[in-house]
Amino acid sequence: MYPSSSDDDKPLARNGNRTNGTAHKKNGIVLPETVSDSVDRQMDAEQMDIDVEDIPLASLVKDVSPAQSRGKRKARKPAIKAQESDEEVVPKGKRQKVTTNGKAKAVDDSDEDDIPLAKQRAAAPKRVTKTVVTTENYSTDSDELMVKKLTAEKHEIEKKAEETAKKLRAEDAQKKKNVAPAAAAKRKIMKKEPESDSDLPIKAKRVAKKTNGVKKEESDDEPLFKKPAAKRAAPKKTTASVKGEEQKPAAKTKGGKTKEEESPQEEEEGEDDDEFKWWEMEKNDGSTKWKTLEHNGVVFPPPYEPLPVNVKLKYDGVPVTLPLEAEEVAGFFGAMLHNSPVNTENPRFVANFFKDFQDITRSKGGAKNVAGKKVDIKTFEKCDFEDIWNYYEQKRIDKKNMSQADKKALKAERDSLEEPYLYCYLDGRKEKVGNFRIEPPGLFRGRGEHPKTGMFKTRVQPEQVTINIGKGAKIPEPPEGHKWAAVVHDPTVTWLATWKENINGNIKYVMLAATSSLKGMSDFAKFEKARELKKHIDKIRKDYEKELRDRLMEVRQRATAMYLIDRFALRAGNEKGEEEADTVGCCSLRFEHVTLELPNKVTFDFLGKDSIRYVNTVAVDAQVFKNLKIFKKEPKRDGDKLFDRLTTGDLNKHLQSYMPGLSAKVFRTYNASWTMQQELAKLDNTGTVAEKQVQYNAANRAVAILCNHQRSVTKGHETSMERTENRLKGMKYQKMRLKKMMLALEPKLKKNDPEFFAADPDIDEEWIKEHQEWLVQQEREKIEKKFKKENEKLVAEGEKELKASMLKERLKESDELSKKFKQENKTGKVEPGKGATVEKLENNVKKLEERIQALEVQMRDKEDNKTVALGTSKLNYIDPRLTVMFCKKFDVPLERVFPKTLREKFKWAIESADENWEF
DNA sequence: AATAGAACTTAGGAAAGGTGTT
DNA sequence: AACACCTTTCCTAAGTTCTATT
Repeated sequence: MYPSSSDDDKPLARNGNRTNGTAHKKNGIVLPETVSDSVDRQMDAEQMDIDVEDIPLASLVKDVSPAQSRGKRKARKPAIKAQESDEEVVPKGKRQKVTTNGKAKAVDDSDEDDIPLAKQRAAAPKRVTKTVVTTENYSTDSDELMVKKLTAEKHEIEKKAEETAKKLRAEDAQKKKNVAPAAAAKRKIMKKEPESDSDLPIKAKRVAKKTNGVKKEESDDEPLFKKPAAKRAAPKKTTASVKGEEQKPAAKTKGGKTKEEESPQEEEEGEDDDEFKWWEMEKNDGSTKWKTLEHNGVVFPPPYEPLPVNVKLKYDGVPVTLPLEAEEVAGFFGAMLHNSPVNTENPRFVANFFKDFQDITRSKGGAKNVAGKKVDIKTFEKCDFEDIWNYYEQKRIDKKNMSQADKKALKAERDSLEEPYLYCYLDGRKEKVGNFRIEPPGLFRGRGEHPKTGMFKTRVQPEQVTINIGKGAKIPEPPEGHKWAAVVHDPTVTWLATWKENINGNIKYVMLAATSSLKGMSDFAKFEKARELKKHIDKIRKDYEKELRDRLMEVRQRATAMYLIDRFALRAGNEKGEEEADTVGCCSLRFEHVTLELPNKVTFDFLGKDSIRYVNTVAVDAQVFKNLKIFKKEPKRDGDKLFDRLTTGDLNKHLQSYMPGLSAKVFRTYNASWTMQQELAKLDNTGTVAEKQVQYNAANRAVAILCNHQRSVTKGHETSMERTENRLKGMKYQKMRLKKMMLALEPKLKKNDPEFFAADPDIDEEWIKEHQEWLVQQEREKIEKKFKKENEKLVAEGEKELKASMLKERLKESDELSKKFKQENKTGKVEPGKGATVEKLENNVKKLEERIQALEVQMRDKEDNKTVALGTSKLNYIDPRLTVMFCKKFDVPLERVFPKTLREKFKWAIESADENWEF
């Protein structure tokens, strides 16, 4: 935007983009170009050679302590150091900031930062992986319960249903075929693609691009498509295609026609008719993503619905009327008031919201009281959103309480409205569109300490939306009275529509769904690339081991970063701007994020993507330890970059030299899938399906931990845990009673095996008493309920109710129980039931024992899993063919581990991997 | 060479949906 | 039939990477 040399603090970028004077170099202290021998030796001296063997990939040593007492995370970006004295140094606390409207103002950011930071520290420890050295795997999983519940019987039913459905579909398809053989024909054509237009896309691109990002619809200079495409009749379907599936626009039949050869034998049956098995075809070179593209555009959110006149914001106790635009913004805040404390209680969120709210209120005419007099809204503290909150909360409740039928009707209405947008036709194939809904306005929910969190995310107008569509295809109608920003025909990209969001200026896209062939292909390519890395990894590792000792600082830093990325699955770590949350990855690690402890322990503690904290203590290679020490040496301090001579670009460029397409993120995919394979390889085909599923999840968890995929503890976790704990104790209590019964029958048993009859330390007397009372109470309730039911029945049959005295009589039974317990407590003996034998009792004890153990494992598992998110790795990192392999090899139904959407997304994997597949 | 832009993948939380229980 | 609890899907923010521009 501006010359990189003299961009000190003054340039006030015309575009209103970030203008911070520090935008150029933020490395802070930069280490010398080479590592001198003396430095090397010095480090060696301080650190007598320790030889640490390779540590396992998914390092087992994990965080020891949160290390949160450490220095201020704040110092960040001391960027402008006194050293560069020729530069007009901006006083630290008073730097230029520019608001989105381009108005610059001095901001005292030391103040601004300090307050929230204190808070942050208090809030941060949320979800820290607390781990100790751990090598074991857990043998069970929280899913167990769920699993058990899915009885085999039910499964049968499910399966049958699915089969029938499939058959029906197939039949349906068959019919369709007969009616419209064109579809089938066209499908075949896809097989091979015109060779000769490989040069086309590039040209197309050039034409299409230019004019910074928004490509204008080319008039008729240079047709993008050489041939027929342009001529196709505009598809009629758009409005007509209410029952979507069937009608294929006539257009696409022509799409690739020209070739009439068919290979009839590849007609697949049994499968869904329209299956496009791209994974069985030759690879496309990827330079162009489609030849023809038809779709119906996007769905805009409904217009704002004003609040009822009696629902108002109160300012200083007085209800005020706001301009509609401002009311909407107030409504966003009010609606989340008690719902989303992470936001509404975050000072930064509040401040940003309030600023935008004030601005819009003022610019739209200001707030007025009932008398119509202007009210100046000055402070947030005087704003009372309760009424607004109540209004929206009530709405939510009402919605929830709607009758089943009404809910259904509502959904049907919505569905039919959206139906035209669900699918598009790409190269004539029907493909699912992903996010066709334009993002609604709201308050920006930036995560962590995002500087802009809480700002007003404005409504997107059609005038901001650019449509990408095949040339000749019918252009979707913009909403009445509006027009599109532009309509382009760019076959080199996959998006159907795009717009720019107002908060960060980020570009948003409407793209195809994960189940689409486009996404599937690139997903497939991603995993293939990771597998390709296998062939190079040895060399790469050998090289960086060597380069860890390189004299050139850049090389040494690069090697060290590669080590970290390879071993600990760190992200690349691009530079981030002043206006984004302060999070880091490998290359952007700073001084304060890494602490060293002799002989070779390294503790990472930083906020990564999504401001998720990464805490991990690991043992590293001696040379790595030494290097980190060098990178942290002397003038460096908090806020300085560790890898001051390395950028993600440098790193990726280097990686490219090993293998085309290799970049830092590939290591994450590679390591995740590799780890999964290793974990699965440990399993043998024993146990029930449920047990195997649990093992699978344990393997999955190992990967999730490697990747630091966390989740917040769910609301109910604590109570649910306590409840289970209680249940467990109850079982232990019953076990104890059983044992006492045994003794009652055969007192001398105790001598033979005193341990067996020893008291259980987990349940103390007090608890037992409480529990007994609870049991008695349960008994009472049961009796009462039964009584009530009987009465109801009697009344219904026109007979007389039972007397209350009858109930009393029955309740005596519970009194008996109470008495019995008391007796037991006193004597320490438990009367066995009739017919009990020592053997039977012992057997019961054993059974209970098993149940107890299962529950305990399950609990431990749940506890350990409470902060680990398995889904992310399953969805993005673990090659799905590993899962398919696992299921086939161990006879685990795939549905057990892949929910429907994953089965759809990974169809390519499901159909291409067998029980012997290897990553 | 640096930086901005563009396009796409990855991510956690919220909402929705399903299921067993009462 | 309402609930509580858990899983799945939706939403959109937040990364990475590659390309275009200055």
